Amino acid sequence: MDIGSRTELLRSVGLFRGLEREDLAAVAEAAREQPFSRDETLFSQGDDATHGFVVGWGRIRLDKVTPEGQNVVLRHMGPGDMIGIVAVLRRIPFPATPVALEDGLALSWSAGRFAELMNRFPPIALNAIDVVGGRVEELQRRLQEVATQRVEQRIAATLLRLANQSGRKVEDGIEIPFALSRQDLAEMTATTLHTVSRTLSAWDSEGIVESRRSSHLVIRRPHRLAEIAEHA
Amino acid sequence: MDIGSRTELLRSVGLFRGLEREDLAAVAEAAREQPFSRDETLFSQGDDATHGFVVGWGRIRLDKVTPEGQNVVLRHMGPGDMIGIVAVLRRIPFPATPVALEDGLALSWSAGRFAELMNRFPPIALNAIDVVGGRVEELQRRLQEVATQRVEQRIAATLLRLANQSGRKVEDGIEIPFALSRQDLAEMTATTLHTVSRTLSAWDSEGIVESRRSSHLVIRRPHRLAEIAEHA
DNA sequence: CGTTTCTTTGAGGATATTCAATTTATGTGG
DNA sequence: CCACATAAATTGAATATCCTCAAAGAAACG
Repeated sequence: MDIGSRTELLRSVGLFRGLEREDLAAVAEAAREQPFSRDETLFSQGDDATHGFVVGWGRIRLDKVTPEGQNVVLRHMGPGDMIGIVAVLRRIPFPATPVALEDGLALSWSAGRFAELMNRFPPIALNAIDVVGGRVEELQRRLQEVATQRVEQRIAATLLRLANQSGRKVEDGIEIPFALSRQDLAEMTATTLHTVSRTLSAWDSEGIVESRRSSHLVIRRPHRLAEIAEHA
Repeated sequence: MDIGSRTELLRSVGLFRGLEREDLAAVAEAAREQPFSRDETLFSQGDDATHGFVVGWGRIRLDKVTPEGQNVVLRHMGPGDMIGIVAVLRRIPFPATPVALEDGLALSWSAGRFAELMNRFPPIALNAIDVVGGRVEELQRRLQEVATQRVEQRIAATLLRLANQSGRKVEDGIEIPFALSRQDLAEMTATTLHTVSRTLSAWDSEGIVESRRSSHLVIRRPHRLAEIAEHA
């Protein structure tokens, strides 16, 4: 991948918004390419934060495991999202593990390189605050959700969120274009795979979603799902 | 309050770490003082973020209410904590409401003033990332907690956290030095005041805590509480 | 085509909520 | 300072929600 293509990629990355083309090129040049394949991890929770990443292509799931081994999915990420950069700046170990849901490519910068770039291009720091602020809001919303809503509502809200972030319109609804197991959904909604399975089975019967193991999940009646998410 | 005192105050504020004394004085001079009394709100969720704040003295509880009126306590704040600054920088309405738990004083800066200061003193932006990054971590931890632990464990963990943040050693344990109703604790731990009441009653009988309505809560056996939080 | 992984479904049970009533504190106006 | 009104806390009983345990079925994989 040449510098021109990298620069093009970085143009749509929130973290580098407001940088001139030539500045972006400098940032692009300082990057290292890191391809990844499905089920691979970019790094592991607890590792030293030596590098920060930005996703080029491919989807990634961010996992956080408890000392007892229970997993919670913190968020899903795709092209343009930054990964691990806050840990780099705070000089703390990575607090979570990014797992690739499909093959892809990330760009990375060493901690030192990153510091240089931020120093040279002040907008980066402001953009970083914006991005991290967005994550705070997202987490606050999820916390509120887990604290005040029932499982069915949370599953509905989660599916709608995934659809909003990554959904593709298909003939009979909105498709969530990556593998999504019952276990995954359970870890996103703070419940068990059993409850997710029961819920999706019911929704399948009612024609609200279509969810078989082989194919991607399709939301057939988003409006109904929104109703469930809101009132129950 | 004169500029000297304000400057002194700002010396211990994470957001302004690394600034020279004269820079701090400039920041202090640009601030407006905003006293507040118990139960007052600095602003309300949904308000336009015209000003950012830093707590001088006094404790504040940050609330977020759902459209249905259910409240979730996002965090407690005290001297040196910043409030609403991310919303100011992101140009979005305040996402939560800070309620004073006791009389106190905040310093505030207008959005425009803040932008100036960040421009003039680059360390502020980096510090902000650090602070906001810390909040992300805190929220991730709480999300994990709600997702994987039972109510009793969460209440125990919450009390220990409050003790760590604000606790005072007293003769027979650690005191949490502000009013803390069952309802408050319920909103912090994603449960109901009834369950909190039952739990504290039980702990009181076992001599783990001392919790009467008039006086502040005292943790008498922190170690036991830690056991409950960890294993249950 | 056997093995592994994921999913479904049932039955039983634990945890925590809801509903309801009472007790205890706090605050207020006489 | 007391009597009343208000707010907070306690506790019991009934119930809902969701989890755990268990087993079987279906799909993917080599």
